[in-house]
Amino acid sequence: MESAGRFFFDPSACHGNMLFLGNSDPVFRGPSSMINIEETRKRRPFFSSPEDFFEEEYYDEQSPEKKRRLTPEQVHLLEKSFESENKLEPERKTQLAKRLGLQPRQVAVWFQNRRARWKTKQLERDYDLLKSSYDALQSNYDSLVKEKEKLKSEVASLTEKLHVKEATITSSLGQESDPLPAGIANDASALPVSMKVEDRLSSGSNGSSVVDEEGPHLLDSGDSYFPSDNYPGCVAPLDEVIRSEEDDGSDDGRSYFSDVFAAAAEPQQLEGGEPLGWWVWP
DNA sequence: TTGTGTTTTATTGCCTCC
DNA sequence: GGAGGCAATAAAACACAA
Repeated sequence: MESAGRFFFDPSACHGNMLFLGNSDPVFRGPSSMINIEETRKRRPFFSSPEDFFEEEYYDEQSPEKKRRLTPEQVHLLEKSFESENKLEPERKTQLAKRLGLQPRQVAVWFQNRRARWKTKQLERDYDLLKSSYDALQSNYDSLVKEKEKLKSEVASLTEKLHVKEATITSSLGQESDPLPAGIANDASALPVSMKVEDRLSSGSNGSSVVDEEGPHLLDSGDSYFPSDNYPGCVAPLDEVIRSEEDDGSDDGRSYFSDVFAAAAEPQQLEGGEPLGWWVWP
């Protein structure tokens, strides 16, 4: 390992660059107090003009124990070299050191520190990437939860309406079972049941006449209004109706539901295979 | 001017590979 | 076992606000 030995000031090195002596060793360490005010006053900003760094006087005046920053030119060349290859083979290290007027050890150290900085930056980039991905998923999840709540309340509202309607129809059917007064038995327009049935089964101007024709068949059960033969599923609770529509995919709203569920399935898969289950019908 | 935070240079010790 | 890489750390150099 190169670090086994400490580096001392090498006067032959270009611009008097030197390596700081081991700071853990009190024998070699130059106490900070040795840097007097005059030296501090002469200290230059990190990015002074490049020419300044090549003034012999500047380097000659530095105490040997001072840690020296590399010049912008040296850093630039090192950066370029790092860009092309972030690992340093011995030959390249020697060449760079000669070219920069640095100790090979300094070049190696610079690369090592540069790799560490690059790794830190890379971790930050990865973190940002993951975070934005997570935020997007979270937002998607939230909107799906809202959508689910909206649909739930819609279902509840429709179910209630259905129950009210069923109650009305049931009571109407109960009245119809009473003997009709003579004279109006053949008057179809006077039958409230027919009117209600038509109201119910025709959802618009294009009302069906089937119910009128098949009127008597509707009275097969006091529990269910719909003839189970011709309208399978209509007697089932609404949630079952919706489920059956999902199953056979015959509903017009299929694409809507499939979109919703396809979207809902995404976070499920992205949660490490753990089923979320929040979209499951109650 | 000074205190404080950040960046850069360098060392140390441990680990892996040949 | 030596060479080189990496993580942790020290400390100088630097930036900047109060």
